[in-house]
Amino acid sequence: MAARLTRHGFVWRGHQEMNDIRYIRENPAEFKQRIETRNIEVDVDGILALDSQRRALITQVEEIKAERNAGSKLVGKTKDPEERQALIAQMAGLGDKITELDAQAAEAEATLNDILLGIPNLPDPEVPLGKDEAENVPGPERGAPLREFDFEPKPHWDLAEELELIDFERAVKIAGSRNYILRGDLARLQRALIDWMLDVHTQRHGYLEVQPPYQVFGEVLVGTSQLPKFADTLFRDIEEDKWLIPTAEVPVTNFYREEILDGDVLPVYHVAATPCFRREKVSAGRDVRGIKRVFQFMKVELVKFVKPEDSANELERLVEEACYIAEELGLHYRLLDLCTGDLGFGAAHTYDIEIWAPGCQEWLEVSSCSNMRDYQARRANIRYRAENGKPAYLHTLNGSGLALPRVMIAIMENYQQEDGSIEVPAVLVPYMGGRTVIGKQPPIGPSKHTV
RNA sequence: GGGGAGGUGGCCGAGCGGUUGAAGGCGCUCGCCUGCUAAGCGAGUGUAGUGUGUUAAGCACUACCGAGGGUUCGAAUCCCUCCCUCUCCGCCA
Repeated sequence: MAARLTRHGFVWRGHQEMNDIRYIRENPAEFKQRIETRNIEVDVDGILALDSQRRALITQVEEIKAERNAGSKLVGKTKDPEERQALIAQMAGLGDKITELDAQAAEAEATLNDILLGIPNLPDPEVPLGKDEAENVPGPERGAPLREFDFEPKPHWDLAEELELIDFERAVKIAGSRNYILRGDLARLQRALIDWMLDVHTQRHGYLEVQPPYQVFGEVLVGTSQLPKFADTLFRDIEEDKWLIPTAEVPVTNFYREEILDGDVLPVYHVAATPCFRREKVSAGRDVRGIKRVFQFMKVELVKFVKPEDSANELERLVEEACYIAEELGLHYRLLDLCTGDLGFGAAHTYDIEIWAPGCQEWLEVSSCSNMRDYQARRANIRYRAENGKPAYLHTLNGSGLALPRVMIAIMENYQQEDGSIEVPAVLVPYMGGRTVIGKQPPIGPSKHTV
């Protein structure tokens, strides 16, 4: 790939790799400039100093090891007992020195590693520059036209309460705030949505459906970069190193960690519907009403493993695959090209999909589609056999397709009718057993057994 | 959770303190040969790090035989801890 000048004013060499110490070592100024478009400070000089210290230690200890190996080998060949003893004595002192230098090298390595793990991915050159979400770049509005209401559209929490579709009180009673119980036809609507989305992505978009574990080792979260930095947003086991997944991206992306895949299996597409567990500590107090921001929700997630040269195109396709869902549901939505300052930690380029919700009067983020380039692949050590026969990091991408609660919010608010009921979007009718309207649910449950 | 067996290269499978990065076989790659997709012959065939080299090829060294510690001049080989797989028992959806 040819080098080119980017809008950021530095040369882009194709797939240079993030958190690759070699890249930092060889292009320190460029690295600093690129990473700081995220509106963060990185101590590049400190990193370089640590790196050269580490390498000096390695060189030093390896020389001694070579000496010892040669000497020990000689011991085995030496027949004369006296000569033998002399050699052993000669080698005996080296062990301590090696142990000491090894420890120092390991220490330097670990320190460097911690620093590198704490540095986010480099934004792609085409990502708009900006300091925070206010500078994200919205694309044209798409999908169904904005609906004109001849009555005042209600927010979903009012609709849900009136139709008894969500029981917030009892959910809070058993699980605390930011929990909810879906009831009756709304629970079924979620199930229908999941079914339909999975069908679309497997049948129309060529994904393989998977069901991953919902609890994983810490190192898995390091791989996708939720750890070490965002531990406080995750639920975890108090005795073991097991964490509940905040998104299916975590287990699914890590499927092939520590592996070298055959080049010809790529691209690999996986889709998974899973619950997502998030502590949402950072946003305490925000979005407290309704089911927009909750501790647990279902999400259909798309994950791709691709060759580096394909990831930019694959991101565009991924976005369209996610948009297709909003499109078919007849919703009004827009794309947001996230600016450098608002990019997620591991992402090089991200498009958000936002659906308009007329009840709460806001754009709801229902999907975040990201190209992680080789950032996660590097952290999780996911490689493929490149054309030249050598192992190379592949690129990973992920995006929601889509997140369930917010899609349900959008459906409830957009499909509400003046009598208070909710119309079922046409594509979901077959998945709802032919039902076209959602009305009031029984307050406790059906009063009679119907068998 | 308790008892027994075991975890070696892409796969199978030796090795059980020294010249083994690892026999042998299979697979794969390249070459030769054979008048056809079979057989045979020869060579090659892990990953990472450090140094050197033009951020190349190559070369040298270091590390890796489930993971992490230990013993030793020297460990795939001995010791300890943990993990995983198989299996018998218990428990359970």
